[in-house]
Amino acid sequence: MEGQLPVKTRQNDRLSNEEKHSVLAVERRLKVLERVAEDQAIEVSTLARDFQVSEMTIRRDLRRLERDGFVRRTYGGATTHLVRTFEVGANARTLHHAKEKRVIAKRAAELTVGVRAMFLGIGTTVEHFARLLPAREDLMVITPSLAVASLLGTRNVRVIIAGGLVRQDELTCIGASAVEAVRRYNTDTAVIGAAGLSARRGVTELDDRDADVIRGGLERTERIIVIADGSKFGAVAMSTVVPIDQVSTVVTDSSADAEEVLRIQQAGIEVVIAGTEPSPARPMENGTTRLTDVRRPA
Amino acid sequence: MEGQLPVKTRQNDRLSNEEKHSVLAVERRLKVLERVAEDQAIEVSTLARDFQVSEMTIRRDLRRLERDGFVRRTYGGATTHLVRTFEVGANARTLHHAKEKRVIAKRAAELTVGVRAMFLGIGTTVEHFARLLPAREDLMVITPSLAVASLLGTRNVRVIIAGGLVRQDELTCIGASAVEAVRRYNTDTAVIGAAGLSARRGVTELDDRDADVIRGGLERTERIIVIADGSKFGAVAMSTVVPIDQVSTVVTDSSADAEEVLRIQQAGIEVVIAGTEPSPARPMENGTTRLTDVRRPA
DNA sequence: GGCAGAGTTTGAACACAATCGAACACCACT
DNA sequence: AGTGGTGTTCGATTGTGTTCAAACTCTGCC
Repeated sequence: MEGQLPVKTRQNDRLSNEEKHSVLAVERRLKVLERVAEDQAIEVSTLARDFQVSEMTIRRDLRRLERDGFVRRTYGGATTHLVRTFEVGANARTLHHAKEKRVIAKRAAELTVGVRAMFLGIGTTVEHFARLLPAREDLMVITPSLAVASLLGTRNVRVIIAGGLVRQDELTCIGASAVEAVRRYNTDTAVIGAAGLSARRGVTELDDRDADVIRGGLERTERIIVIADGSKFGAVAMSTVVPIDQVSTVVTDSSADAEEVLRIQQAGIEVVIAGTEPSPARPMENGTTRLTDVRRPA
Repeated sequence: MEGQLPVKTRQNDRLSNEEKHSVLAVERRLKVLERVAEDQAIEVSTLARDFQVSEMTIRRDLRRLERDGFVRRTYGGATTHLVRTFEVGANARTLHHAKEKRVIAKRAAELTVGVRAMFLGIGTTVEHFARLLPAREDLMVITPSLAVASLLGTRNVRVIIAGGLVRQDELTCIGASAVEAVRRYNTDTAVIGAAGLSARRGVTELDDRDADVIRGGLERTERIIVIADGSKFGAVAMSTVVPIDQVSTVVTDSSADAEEVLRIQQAGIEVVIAGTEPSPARPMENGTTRLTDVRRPA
């Protein structure tokens, strides 16, 4: 589906530019999102004309973007609550593995109903989580991520942003004052992403300054939920945020490496494979998360 | 970019060039609400004429808005108890006077070349300024605005965001910790916007919590530059940020009320009228036009 | 003050246009 | 054969304009 990487096919680039838009579907969706974010509201007919595709195609694009939480569909067009300032780069990354991340985020959201005070980490997976978080007046969120804060700030959620130096590419708060800020709050649950997740090295991040802040946010929380797609399993990044045994629950998808999952479970950590559990609506064959389900068909 | 909406009027645009309206029903309803909020009371016939739709459509719009509790219906029109600031969101306002704001922001950017440490306020005008600010490694910016921080954070600028509670509509940091954070830094120049700007009441903001933070940011700065389009001149919002005599320079456009400009100048404040041409509509007082001549690096 | 009539506003009902999603067929590429 | 993307057709849904009778406001008159 939309899981593909930004494809590198170059054959259409020569006619790029403002005039002719790329024929690549992924790129068009990105540009559609860009347009919606720019204008805040735009018509299907306009997009169809500008991108030289049928309106049905635009509708399908918008449907996907809406499903992933990027835009809101309106009759005849679409709007978005996204802050305009988040540039395409961030969006492109967010669309990466969007399907898996959305599934994971949704499952994690189910695990946090009723939580009143929450720490949210950084990264696109957490952003997906923030998008799916139902707006609740009585929910309080503390985060070092500008993206997460923006996403939740436009909804009916009380958001506290850490403050401090803003890291350039990721737009996260780092530095001593950020660490100090996140340590001030007591939270029921922390939901964090991870660059790497392994039984040996625990939750790891690429940037040690980010790791410092996240570690601070975990200091006074009761429960740590790690959300990470399967590609993170077994990976180890430079900075350890927390060892695995401090984690309460890991939510991932079925692409996670089964052996690593097993090791984590043997450490006493609950591992939830999103997508395998039947949704309450349709009764599939019962059965809890089973390790055998994890294995990918060879 | 944000200069204009994609207008798609079926019939030819005989519409006012001032306000272009989207065809999207949702957008129109939003703008209707905005209009009602602006002028506390408005007639159905006026709205129908301005939006180029039948009165029946306006009635249906108002009926919906009333059902949702936004407006009260009156015979022949509608009223609202909503205060004007609240809110219709930054979304609708961003495009407002975009052209003027860009011109102002550009001129203000010229005034800040060489500045090393800067405090940036909130609002769409400041966001425009941030967009035009040339990326410099040695520039440090502190701001309570998530939008400004996002804009600059993706560029090569060191950004510090205030931190604290995030205000819902504007995405600005407010509260004690935000005030405390911005007060920690010494800056060469502060560039702030204003909801109102007058010789009598100085720089005023709509939200007192925002005003508190901005005031904190101005505490340790050497120079205060206020950027505000002409519509803000003579206006007074609820909370005073600083009295006029603490302001160093005001940058505005030619639509600013000449008398108010004169009064501000008489208080000893430099007023810069962005845009190369002096106001053709009315010959101003002799002393005022000279100030438009600000040295530009040639 | 009360009242009648003129002019305006309103909402229901109907007709028309735009938009929507589902289903199917076609194409390109594996 | 399979997969994903796209365009087209078509019935259903939604939005809009018009008509018209009822309701309302205003004003002049008693």
